[in-house]
Amino acid sequence: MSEMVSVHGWMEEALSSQDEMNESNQRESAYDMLSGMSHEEHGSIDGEDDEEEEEDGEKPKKRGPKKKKMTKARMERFRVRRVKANARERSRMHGLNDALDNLRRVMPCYSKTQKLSKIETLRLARNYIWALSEVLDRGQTTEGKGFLEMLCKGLSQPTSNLVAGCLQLGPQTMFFEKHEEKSHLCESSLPGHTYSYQSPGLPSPPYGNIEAHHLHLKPPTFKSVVDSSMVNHTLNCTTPPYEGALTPPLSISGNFSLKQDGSSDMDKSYAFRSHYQSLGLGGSHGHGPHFQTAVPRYEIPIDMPYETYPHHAIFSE
DNA sequence: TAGGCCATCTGGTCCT
DNA sequence: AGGACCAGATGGCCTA
Repeated sequence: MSEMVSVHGWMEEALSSQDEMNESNQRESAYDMLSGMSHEEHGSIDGEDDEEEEEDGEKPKKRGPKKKKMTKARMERFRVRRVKANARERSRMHGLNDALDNLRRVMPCYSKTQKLSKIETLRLARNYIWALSEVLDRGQTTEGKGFLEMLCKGLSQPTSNLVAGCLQLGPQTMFFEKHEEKSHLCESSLPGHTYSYQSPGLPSPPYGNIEAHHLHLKPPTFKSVVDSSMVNHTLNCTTPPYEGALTPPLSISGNFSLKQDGSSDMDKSYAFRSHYQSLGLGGSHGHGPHFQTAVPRYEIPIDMPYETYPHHAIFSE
């Protein structure tokens, strides 16, 4: 990073000196930019035209708009503009990454040491919304493989294992159809459990397995709002909870709100269910308020290839 | 060493 | 003119 920042003086260096060629790569970009200029522009630079004046009496040899000569002053302005644009772009991307980080923190699993990639974060987020919508609309349980399969739809194998591990479903619910090829099964290592889940989707990036103590389980993330001590006691989560502003994880029709009084139903047997209920979202079995989403429902066959998802139809309408 | 992921630079396009 | 946004290019880092 610092090296890249130091490159911000690329043009200055490119224009003033040509030593320190160990940074030739970044430096090249400056020269590339110069090389991208018109011949006229290069010509004026080589000519050491110090004047702001853009007309020196030469007759244009071609038709069309005449290109301004690249005087030193123009070069300087160009450089300043480019440096500022780079800084803005960096800042913009940092903001984007911050937002992505916030998204990671409200995902069903969160690990500071085993961050989901950008693309996996977005996929999981989409699946998460989808799965929660199913819970609300159809009373589908958050327990069991159905919910997990929705979450893991199209995710890479390691990410699927990460999610499966985070859900802490018992092995009896985690071993899916026996006909699934063992060769495609991958294991995540949580103490006391070995989870295996075959993701139906994409190739597996080299994430590797994860340690349970590296995980920040999603349910504690929200429990921590109410009772963090219980979280540490019951789930032994060592990763500090998300301290930023909590965004209601689901607001499909805009009529959901986070409970303000901190009341909770922490005696529920399943963290996810209590998560919903503590948010006033109702449980998975029809308890609590019933919400009617304004989102049109689209069936997505569980075996539908990820690539063929009706992406625009699912959540964007 | 190849592949995945990422940060950054860059130029183009659109908008104000 | 300048900023926001975008996509392509590039190089670094990491892991299998």
